[in-house]
Amino acid sequence: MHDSQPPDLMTAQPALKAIDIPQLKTVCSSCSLRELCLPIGLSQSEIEQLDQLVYTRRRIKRGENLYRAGDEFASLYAIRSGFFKSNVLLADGRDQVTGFHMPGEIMGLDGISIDRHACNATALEDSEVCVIPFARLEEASHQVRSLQHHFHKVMSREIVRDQGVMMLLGSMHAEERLAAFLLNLSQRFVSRGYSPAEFHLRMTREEIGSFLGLKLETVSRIFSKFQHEGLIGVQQKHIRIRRVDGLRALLDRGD
Amino acid sequence: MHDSQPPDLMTAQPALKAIDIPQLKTVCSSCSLRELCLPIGLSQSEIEQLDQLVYTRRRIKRGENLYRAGDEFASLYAIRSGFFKSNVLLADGRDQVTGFHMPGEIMGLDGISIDRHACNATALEDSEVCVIPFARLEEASHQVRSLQHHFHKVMSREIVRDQGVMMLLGSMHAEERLAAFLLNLSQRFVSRGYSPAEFHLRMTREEIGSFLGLKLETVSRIFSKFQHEGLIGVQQKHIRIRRVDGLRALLDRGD
DNA sequence: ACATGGGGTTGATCTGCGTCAATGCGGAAA
DNA sequence: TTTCCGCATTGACGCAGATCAACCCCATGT
Repeated sequence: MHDSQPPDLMTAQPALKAIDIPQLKTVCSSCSLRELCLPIGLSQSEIEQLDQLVYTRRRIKRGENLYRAGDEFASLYAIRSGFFKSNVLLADGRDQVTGFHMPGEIMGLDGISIDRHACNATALEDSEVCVIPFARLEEASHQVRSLQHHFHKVMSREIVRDQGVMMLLGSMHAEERLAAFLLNLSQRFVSRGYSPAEFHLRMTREEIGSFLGLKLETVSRIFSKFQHEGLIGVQQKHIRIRRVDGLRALLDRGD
Repeated sequence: MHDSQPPDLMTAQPALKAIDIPQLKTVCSSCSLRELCLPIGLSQSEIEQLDQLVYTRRRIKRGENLYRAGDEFASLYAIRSGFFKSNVLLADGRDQVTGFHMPGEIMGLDGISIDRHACNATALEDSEVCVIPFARLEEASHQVRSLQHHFHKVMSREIVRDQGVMMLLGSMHAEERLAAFLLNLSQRFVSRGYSPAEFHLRMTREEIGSFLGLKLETVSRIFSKFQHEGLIGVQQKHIRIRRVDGLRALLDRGD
């Protein structure tokens, strides 16, 4: 009915707490995502400072919300596994998707502004996040200059990313938007060690459309068109990119 | 005729430079914009810390760039007077406007990400900015916790603002976009002490259109339509909002 | 195996906005 | 003042993408 908090693994099982094997702890220093996530660019000892503050994880089931618009803001979240969308409920009841997020990415930055989240974060598949209490992060970045600097970069990167989406929505045609979307996904999968050419979409056509400012029928039609042209292979949510250059060519020739 | 900036008392008169009366220096603590700008929410003594680092101003003539995409990033800029647009040059030569900026707002946050600016900042009228060397800002916010926290809020606010634009571009029709645009401008003018109902647009129809993902003819037509409906008065760049509620009503009823 | 339902595809038609083109206006310079 | 030029307005027409509608596919539960 409501999104009940799954019991926290670290703190809910006192039986485990004596064992404390390093690899099993939620620590950044041993996390395979450390090159993508908050720790990027930090030294080993600095990452160990992060370990101090990222002490909780949270599991979110597919369809449930990590947070909702209006919720009090207390923490940032680093995605450890799974897939999320950011979305807001519009006046007319539709929900507008404002972003998709994958492992290693930080969610919740919008909440800092007024201490309340500005959008929902909904899991598109069963997911797990690292909870980063924001007050502690500020404390830590007060101690560690490079962490402060890096955190600024993370926020700035988010601003640049959003401006990229604004450009996409403001100046591109449907086909270009979808090409840009696929290339962007591909690139993000690559830097996570997955295939650049083959992946599963975690979101529906409607969610893609909402994000790109298109209707689901248009998204579907363009997928089919790309397929006929040999640019991609589509089978439901499974995508195979056949000609990256073909997709990129769509972007270069303005309109 | 046009909104001429009152000549700046502080820096324009070299005869004064030896005197160095505190009130005449470029200091945040005596700046009329301090309630809108970086100093917001800081105590008097904390603001005085800011005075240390904001020691330069820069004048930008109408049409000139404060910075360009690709320029090395070194400083943030607080607008002291004037009006700017952010814009990027697209592959096809058009330039896409990604934002408009007025006094008290901070520009350049996009540059932190990769130490280069991601867009141009072009003055739409003769303008003046306070230069905030970023390294010094980080240094200062390392010292002053509340400054650090506030700076995070400034960045987060920018993220929220961008997401608002994404929603506008992703889900609104032309009339709704323009209504939202006018209401947004009006609100920002109000908080700067100007009339909410009457203002001069500093940008052309084409720039508005670029920002809103519309063509200039569409912008023009909708201005005319709004005028016929009695919602606003338009005379070239002069706008008078006659029925705020009428404009707001356009937004509430989804589509 | 079968039924069910949510997502996806595809076609026909409609329309909001883009495009192209002509005209008007007002501020800057001579 | 007159000329000029960039910007704005307005109209006629076309098209990309929305809308409406039918059908299909596949995953899920019984």
